[in-house]
Amino acid sequence: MLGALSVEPMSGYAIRQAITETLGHFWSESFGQIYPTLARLEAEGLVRRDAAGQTSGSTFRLTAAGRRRLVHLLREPIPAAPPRNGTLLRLFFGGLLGPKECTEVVHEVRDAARRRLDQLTAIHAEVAAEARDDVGARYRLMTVSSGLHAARASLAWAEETLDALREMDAVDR
Amino acid sequence: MLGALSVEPMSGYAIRQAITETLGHFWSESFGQIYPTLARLEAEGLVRRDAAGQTSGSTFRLTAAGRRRLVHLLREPIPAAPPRNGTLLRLFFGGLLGPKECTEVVHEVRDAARRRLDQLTAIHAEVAAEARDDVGARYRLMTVSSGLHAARASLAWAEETLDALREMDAVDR
DNA sequence: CCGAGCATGTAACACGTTACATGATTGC
DNA sequence: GCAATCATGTAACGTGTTACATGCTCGG
Repeated sequence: MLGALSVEPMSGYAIRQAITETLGHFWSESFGQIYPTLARLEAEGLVRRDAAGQTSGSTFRLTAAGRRRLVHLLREPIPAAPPRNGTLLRLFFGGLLGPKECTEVVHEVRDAARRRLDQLTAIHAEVAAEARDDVGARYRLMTVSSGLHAARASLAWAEETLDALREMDAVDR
Repeated sequence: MLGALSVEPMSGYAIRQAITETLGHFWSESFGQIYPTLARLEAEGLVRRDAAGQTSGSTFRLTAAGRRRLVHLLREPIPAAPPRNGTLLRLFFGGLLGPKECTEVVHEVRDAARRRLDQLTAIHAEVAAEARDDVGARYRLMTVSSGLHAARASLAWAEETLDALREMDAVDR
């Protein structure tokens, strides 16, 4: 949230939008998280609320202390969440389902990877164009590239695995 | 947990071990989760507890209903956790840190990817050998392969990104 | 006998989501 | 005027982790 506000001042609602739209590939926050946090950040003096005169809603902007805090937070590692990949868990016990049903599972992975690849390829082109003038865009480009690498890996794995499943199915009968 | 018990009957402690050791690359469970769940599964008649005579601890085994339930659970998709990649988040706002500090961050990603690649390569060889006789091992191999693809992608991205950061650092000065 | 590992369990806590409630604004 | 969207907030709920408490067992 501090990061979002470092780009430009905005409402809590807009922060949520910015996060889902721009960071959606690797981060997420819900309203139930955003508003209480915003209140806390205000109390800590890290953001300031411009209570709008007549229009509804308020605009939050980063204070100097907020910016310092953001930089400080970016310096230290963010603890990784424990791994949880439902697809792999299902596949691990695939012997209980058989090749047919596993094929469906991997099929969905492949399709999702393809969609993601298309999306990210488009975004990559956009951000790459921005990156010529805007230094910040070069860093954003790295995160897009990470998604691209991951999507390509996912796609390659899915295709390899579908081949293996086809072979197992052929031997079965 | 039902999956672990489908391989062979074991204690709650051993379930935890099996999960961290064997599924560690894509799944995790803590004791605080395991024991209450085990009690619930017992109440639902999905597992049976062989209260050992003199030795401490008990052995849990899957009942017929438990096996049916496992197959049923494997059939339906496991909801994906919302994405949270701390490294990418930090890099996205990399402009606030500069190329030097970002290099450290990506460096760690690269090293972690290399270690993982080595680990998984060894495991892959092992499981591939088992897969000749054991059909179940073929499914397990797929999950290892997924990890390999992901690790290679992570490594390739890290190296590409380190190059980009080197260039940005060179231009900076 | 003692330390390491096996084994079970609970309580407190943190985190995050979903759903709900409420109202303003804007474009058609 | 009405629907969609902007906007803020809270309460309930579920989930999962950490830390703690407790005791057994086995090898050296």
